[in-house]
Amino acid sequence: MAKENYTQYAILGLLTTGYHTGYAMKQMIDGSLNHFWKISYGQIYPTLKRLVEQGFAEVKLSSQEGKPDKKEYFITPTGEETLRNWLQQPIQELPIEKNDLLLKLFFSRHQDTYNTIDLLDTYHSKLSERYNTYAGIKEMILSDLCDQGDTPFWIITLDYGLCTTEAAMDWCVKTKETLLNLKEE
Amino acid sequence: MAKENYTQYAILGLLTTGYHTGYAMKQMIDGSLNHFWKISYGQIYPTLKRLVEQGFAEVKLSSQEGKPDKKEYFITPTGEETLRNWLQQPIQELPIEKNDLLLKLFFSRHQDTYNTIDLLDTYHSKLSERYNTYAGIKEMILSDLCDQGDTPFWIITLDYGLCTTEAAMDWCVKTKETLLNLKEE
DNA sequence: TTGATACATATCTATTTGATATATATACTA
DNA sequence: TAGTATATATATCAAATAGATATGTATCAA
Repeated sequence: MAKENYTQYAILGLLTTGYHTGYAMKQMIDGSLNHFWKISYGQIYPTLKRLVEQGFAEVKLSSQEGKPDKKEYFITPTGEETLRNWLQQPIQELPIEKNDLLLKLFFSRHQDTYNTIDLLDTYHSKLSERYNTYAGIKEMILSDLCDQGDTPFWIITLDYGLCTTEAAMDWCVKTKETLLNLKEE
Repeated sequence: MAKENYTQYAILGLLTTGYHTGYAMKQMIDGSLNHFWKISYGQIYPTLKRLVEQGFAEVKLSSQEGKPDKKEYFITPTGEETLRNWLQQPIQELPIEKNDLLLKLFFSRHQDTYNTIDLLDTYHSKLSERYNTYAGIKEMILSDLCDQGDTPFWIITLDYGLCTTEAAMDWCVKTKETLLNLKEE
C-alpha cells in the first residue's frame, strides 16, 4: 500500500481558503502553516496541473496589468468531495520528527559536556523564538475582527505548536541540569 | 548552501556504537532511534559505500556459516574526527514536523465536529501507545546493568520523546473540549 | 541606474521514502 | 515431510520531497 499523497490535499484545502495561485499558496504555507507543513514549488505546480487533469480544480488565466499573468485555480464540487472524504479518514500513523539535535545528543559521549550544553542553549533560544512567532500569529488572528469559519481551527493548530514547543523548552532546562550533574560525578 | 547530509553522520555514529552491518543499523534505528530518526536501506548501503570511498570507514568481508555473508564496517580515525567535528557544529534550524492530523484540523471547518473529535481520539490513543513504548525502552535501558557511556545520552533523547508526547496528549484533551464548546455556541 | 523586493511560474538535481528482489538458514506447524 | 514464517543480509527501484535556481515583469528607494 503506497502512502497517501498528502500534498494534493494540502493544495485542495488551500483552494477552499482563498488562495488561488501557486505563489500565494507557497507564501501562505511558509508564513502560517510552517509549524506543521512545508512544501516546494516543485510540488505545488505539478500538483495543481494534476488536480485540473483529475477534475478536482479548474484554472482561469488572468492577465493583470503591471504584474505577470497568473493562473487562478478554483476547486470543483468533485474536488470538495475528495477533500471531505480525506478529512474523514482516520490518521494512520504518528509522524516521526527527524531531529538532528537529538541525533547529536545520542552520540554526545564523544564530545565535551560544555559543547553539548552549547547545543542545548542554541536549541532553547530557537525554540523560544518559535514560541514567540506562534504567539504573535495567534494574537494577530484573534485580534483580526473578520473572523472566518476557519479561525478556531487555525488557533487549535497554533496551540499544538505552542504547547509542544513549551514542553521542549522545559526539557532543555532539565537536560542541562542532568548533564551538569553527570559531569560532577 | 546545500543542506548538510545528516545520514552519513547517523551512520558514522552507529559505527561507534557497536553496529557494523547495514542490516544491524536498520534494526537499531527502527527499534530504538525511531522517536527522532528514520532511515531506509536505500540510504544506508550507498552511504556505507561512500564512507569507505572517503576513508571514513573500512570494510571487512566475513563469511559466516549458516548465514549469508556480511560486510562489517568499522570507523577510521578520520571518520571519528569527522563525526566529532559535526557534533560541535551548532544546530542551524529547528526541524519542522509534517503533521497530517494538524493538516486535517486546519481544514476541518468542512467537516462535522464529531468526526474531528474522532480524529483527535485516534491520535490520542496512538500518542499513548508511543508514550508507553518510550517508557518501556527507558525502563529496559535503566535496568540493564551493563551501562555503557552512551546510556545517559540515550535516556535524554527518550525523555524528550516522553515530555513532548505528554504535551501533545494534553493538547488533545483540551482541544476536544474546545471543539465541544464551539459546537454548543 | 543599480539593487532590493514583490509577484508569478517553472524546472532541475539530489535526497528520501517505501517497496520489492534476491539469497540462505532456522524453526514451527499442519 | 512439505509448507510457511521469520531472521539475517545486501541491493535496487520508482515516486515523492527538498532545496535551489532560472526566468520575467514591475515597483521603490538609495
